[in-house]
Amino acid sequence: MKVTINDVASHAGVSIKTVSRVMNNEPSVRKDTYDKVMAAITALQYQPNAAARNLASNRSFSIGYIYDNPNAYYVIDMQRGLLDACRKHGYELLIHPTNAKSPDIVQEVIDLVQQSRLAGLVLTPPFSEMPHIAEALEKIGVHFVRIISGSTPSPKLSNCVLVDDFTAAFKITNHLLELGHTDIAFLCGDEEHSSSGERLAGYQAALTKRGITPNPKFIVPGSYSFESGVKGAKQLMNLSKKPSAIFACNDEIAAGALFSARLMNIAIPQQLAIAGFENSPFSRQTWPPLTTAHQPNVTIAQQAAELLFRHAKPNASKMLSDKQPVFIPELLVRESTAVIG
Amino acid sequence: MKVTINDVASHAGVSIKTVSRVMNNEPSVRKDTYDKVMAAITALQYQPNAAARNLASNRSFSIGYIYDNPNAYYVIDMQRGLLDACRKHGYELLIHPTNAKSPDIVQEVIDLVQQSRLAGLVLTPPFSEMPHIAEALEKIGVHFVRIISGSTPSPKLSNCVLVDDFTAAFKITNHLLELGHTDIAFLCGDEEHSSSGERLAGYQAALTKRGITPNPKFIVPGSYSFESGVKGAKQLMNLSKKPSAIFACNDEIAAGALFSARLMNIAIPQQLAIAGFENSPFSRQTWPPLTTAHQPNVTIAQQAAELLFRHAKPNASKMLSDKQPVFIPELLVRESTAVIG
DNA sequence: ATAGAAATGACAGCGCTGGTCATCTATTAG
DNA sequence: CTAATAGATGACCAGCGCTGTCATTTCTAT
Repeated sequence: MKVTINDVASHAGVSIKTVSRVMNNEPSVRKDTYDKVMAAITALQYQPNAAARNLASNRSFSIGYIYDNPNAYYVIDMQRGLLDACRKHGYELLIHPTNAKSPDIVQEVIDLVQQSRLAGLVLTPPFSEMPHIAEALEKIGVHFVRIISGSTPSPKLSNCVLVDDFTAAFKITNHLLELGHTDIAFLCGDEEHSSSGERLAGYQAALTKRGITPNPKFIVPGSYSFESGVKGAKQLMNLSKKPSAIFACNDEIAAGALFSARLMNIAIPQQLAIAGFENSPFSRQTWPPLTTAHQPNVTIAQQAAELLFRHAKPNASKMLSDKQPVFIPELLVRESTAVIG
Repeated sequence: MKVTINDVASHAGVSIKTVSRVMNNEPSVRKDTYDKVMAAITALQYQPNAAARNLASNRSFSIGYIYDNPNAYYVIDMQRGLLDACRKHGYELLIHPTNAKSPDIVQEVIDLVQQSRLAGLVLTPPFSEMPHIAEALEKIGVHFVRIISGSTPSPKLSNCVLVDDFTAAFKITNHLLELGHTDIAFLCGDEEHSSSGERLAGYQAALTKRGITPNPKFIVPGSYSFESGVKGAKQLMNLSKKPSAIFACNDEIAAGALFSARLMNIAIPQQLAIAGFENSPFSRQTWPPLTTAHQPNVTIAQQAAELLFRHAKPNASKMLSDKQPVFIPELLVRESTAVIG
């Protein structure tokens, strides 16, 4: 029924201490001893008692994922990736959706870490971009990895996984330019999310490179929501000089813009091209389907967790392969964008 | 830094065992002793060490949520509700997305329970409807709660939270009938999900009650996916006798049907009414927004977890209020359905 | 005053790790 | 081929922070 480390030890013909050494990847275990122990572990289907390990070693085998993101698809993908990595390394994942704007969010995060005695934490926007969160976590000495918008690895960002929104936004804008559009508008996401700023910068850079000065009236502030897209598109299409294309900061905004266009009887893509960002499932389910940029969120999450484990594991290979992953979302052309008509 | 039960004991002037009694809601603690201990706990901000508790008591303070559902919104809502209840009761939630069709799914579930030493499990469709899963869980003596489709509580379903899909589907169909539709088609979800069957039954019952014999050609098998809706609607609109309304088994299918109608230049709701089910966020983001039925998933999940804790907690009030919750999704009328034109 | 119940405490031990040595086994230099 | 050295392993113990068991104390009702 219940297999303990003692059973493994006697089955393998070694001491319980040696089994412990194997379990914890300690050095000074000969190859064949290691194999013997592993065989016994497999044969008996030994599963170490996490509670006992935690208690004795005063470390823990669970990491936390803190998020506040209205995008369910994004969250689910992140969870998937984190879980994959956790299973591989024998860790557990504790999810913690919460409100980033809560006044005592820092305390809440600290409580979570201490209450659950987490080995580490993974942060996505907006948490990954809140300096006081990072400071607090550093102060209590907890490992954490941030997934943030950025293109250039640097030592300061050693615990970050970068997503190059700038370059991806540049590519999308370029795609619109190549279709012949010159009056391209941009619907921003939340200002707090640096991804919005990065995407805007990529958009502006692409225009500038083409010798087009970005028109301030074409840049509409907003948030990462359907409603924001509805409002933004309406505002744009009421301008005396209307854009011929809209680049929305994410698919949800783009879907809102599409909705708005429908209300105003504007044909997509004939009268107006619309592009999104993220490749969330419903970008395929709008009519017409959205041109967008695909972010490999599951893989991003996996890498983030791997990075965390590298930092957090005592006996693992610390130094090597500590290169920072940078992901560039890929352009995905669908029917919502077309040659200017 | 680290407050242990010893600190609380000496601060309160009682033995460590008494503190333990208070922590575990054991009887035989006098009121004033209890208060003293509670005061000490608060003063010192004591947080019990879960690992030590697990180890000593051989029980655990985490429950698992096993799911295989492509609907991210549903999953996120369920997680929310479960987490709410977990926080309230001091439990942790381990999520476990997996593939319900995997051949050794039963073993996988058992492994999960034993590996993580779970106190209990929450199952949603399709897992909640797989008899061999329930059997296996009963055999290893683990508590679990199922969220299933149904309308009548019964002792056999004592560990279930019921969602009355039948009645909700009846209401939606009735809504279409009241708008004057008589040729109403039904797009099914996956056969494995009993919700699909229940909704179909509700649809048929409503028709029958109105004296309409359900037309077999109007009942299209399918699955809970956008693509299925696309295909189903296409098939229906190619019939010589077309329906004037489509009731899709969920919003995603309905969105697919909408998409299909758009492709065929069919105006919604003027030429064809479409209704969905679930009230997922994108049912508001289609054009036109979908008439649907709202399922209070967060609350459902909370209730499920509460039910689980009632069963799993040793010293809690076991018998009382063991009534089974039944939820009836509410009709939500939006622009995708209208009087027959 | 005394039985009986209720409240409390003393103590062992959950399964594992970390530390300290002592012992044993390979490898290498001489 | 042996001695010296480093590496591998085991024996042993304490203890992580808590709970279960059972003995003891304190209360309550007669």
